[in-house]
Amino acid sequence: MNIVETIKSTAVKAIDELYDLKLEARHVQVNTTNPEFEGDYTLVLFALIKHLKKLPEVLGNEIGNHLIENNAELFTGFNIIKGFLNLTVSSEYWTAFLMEQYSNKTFGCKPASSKKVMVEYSSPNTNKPLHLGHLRNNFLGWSVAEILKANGKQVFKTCIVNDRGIHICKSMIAWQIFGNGATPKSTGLKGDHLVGDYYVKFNTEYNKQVGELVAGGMKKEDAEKQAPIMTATQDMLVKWENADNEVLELWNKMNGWVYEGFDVTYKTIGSDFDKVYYESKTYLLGKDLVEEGLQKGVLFRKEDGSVWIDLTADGLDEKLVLRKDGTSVYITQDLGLAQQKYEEFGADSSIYVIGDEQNYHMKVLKLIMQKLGAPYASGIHHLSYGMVELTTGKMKSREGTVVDADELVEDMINISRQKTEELGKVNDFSAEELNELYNTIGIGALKFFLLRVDPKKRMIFNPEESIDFHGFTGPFIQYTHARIKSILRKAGLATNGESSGGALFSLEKKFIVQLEQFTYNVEEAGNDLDPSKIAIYIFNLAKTFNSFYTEHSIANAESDEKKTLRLQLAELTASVIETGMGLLGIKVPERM
RNA sequence: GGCCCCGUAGUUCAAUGGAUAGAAUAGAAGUUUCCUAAACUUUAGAUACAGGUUCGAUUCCUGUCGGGGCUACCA
Repeated sequence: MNIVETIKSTAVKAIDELYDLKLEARHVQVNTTNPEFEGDYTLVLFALIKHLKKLPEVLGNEIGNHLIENNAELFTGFNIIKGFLNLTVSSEYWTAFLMEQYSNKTFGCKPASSKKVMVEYSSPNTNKPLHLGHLRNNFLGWSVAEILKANGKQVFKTCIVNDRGIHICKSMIAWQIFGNGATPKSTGLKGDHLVGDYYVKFNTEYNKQVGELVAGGMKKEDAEKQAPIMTATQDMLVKWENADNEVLELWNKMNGWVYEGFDVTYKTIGSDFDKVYYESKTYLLGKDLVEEGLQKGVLFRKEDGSVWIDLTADGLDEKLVLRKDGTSVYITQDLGLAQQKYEEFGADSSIYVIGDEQNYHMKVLKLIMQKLGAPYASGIHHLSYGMVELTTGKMKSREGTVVDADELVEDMINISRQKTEELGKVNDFSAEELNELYNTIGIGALKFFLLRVDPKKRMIFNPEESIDFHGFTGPFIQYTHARIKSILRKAGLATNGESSGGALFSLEKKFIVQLEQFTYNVEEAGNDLDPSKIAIYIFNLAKTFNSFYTEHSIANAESDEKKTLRLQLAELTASVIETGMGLLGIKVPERM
């Protein structure tokens, strides 16, 4: 049991014994004590004051004294300020905690349970390369999966590739017209970039054609429909759906190039999946669910034959689920895919990592599933993250105003190389070791930057200023880890020896208390699906270590007991940093 | 028009309804014969506005102003 739970349960017991009042632990409020006051944890008394009609001072003294009398090994003091009962936890408790956990490499993680969670993330289109927004999605999805594993869940990672549709045909048409048979090999371009270039090319040509038609006197809406390159694209989509050999061949070829490119990117950024779904294989799913919905009276058919769901009672509109010609729309296949995923994996909950622009869509998806009575409906959870914006505004693939993922990653690695060379601390590394280090630092900086912010919030990316290697960054934490490892190499690992010689210094105490809190942070990050909780915690822990390091010597401590204690602190800190950063998908180097 | 989200130091981000609103960066001033200075210490600087709820509001409610998203027989 961790210290907060312990305090809550002893407080519940004390209140029962003193006032014959039965409370549940979750109704007792325990906070960390504000640093300006004496104490470690604080019992907030306001609710009790009201209920028992006692003065804060009286109530606080009664509870405080009772706690100390009955738990002398746990509490060594208390003070009352307003309605706050500040409790000091004994040094013995903290040194015992450290002794027990310092070499526990999985400290903070829970044992595996049978709860299954599915995490769907990444989900790229095969008409363009990945950009900064995809990176946020990929890092979030991967990290959330790891955090859930640390909370004892069984996790399946999936990805649905949008490999068909009008937007895919756009790249194909443009390549047919302008490509002259260009291939990744002939151009030296990465496959996804080559295809993406033709997607941009399509749009410039399309805009040009629309402009010409409008100049010729046509209305804009008509011009947008009649532009030759657009009608050619629509023809191609029809051919694709009719399994035209030539079109399928081109489609396979160009998608193949994209996948080769994606593989490289995914490998570099560390994304992986247990199962990949392709929209070309799932886009016809869901029609049987629509039929089922009609029979159950959840859905209704209009005179023209189209099928709808009425969500006005839920504050939304009527929503189309099947066209009048009987073909699927976007949400139809999502319904079908949800069903298929459940049949294949039987997950207790299913997390969709998708941008907040799809909040409405996901709300509708879940509502329809609930109305259909699907057993997995309540487990559908949209991890809605905010867009990454540039200082110049939104990124638009069509206009080519995106921060390309591959370029950004390469830039980050180059910066870390340059910085590392300037400092010259690892000149004895081999070429392979150096490359690995540059990758670790560069990608670590990028991942940390995108994960340190609450996923729900929009964030702004400024290429000149946003990424730094100082302060609240990945490299700062990696550096702290390398420093600790350096100490442990020189001073030897911690031992089980006597560590409780003398009182704890305030910084030592603060340090242990903070380490103990890793558990809550992993739990909270799992409950909230929020990696930023971990990022912030690990950063603060690293800061504490660096302050400690400046203030107190570890290898040359005042006594053997102190040295043992501090080596234990250092060892546990290093492993908490490694575990915590691992939950973010970030490696930590031994030296840097 | 309808629905949803967001306004916190110059900038980028924190704060289960709790104590004097925290960090980082940029600014100012310092620290290295001593375990890695990618570090540490000190300093200055913010809740858009107006009401309400209560022991207590950045947080909850209402309104105003400002920003964004969704509202396709596209995906």
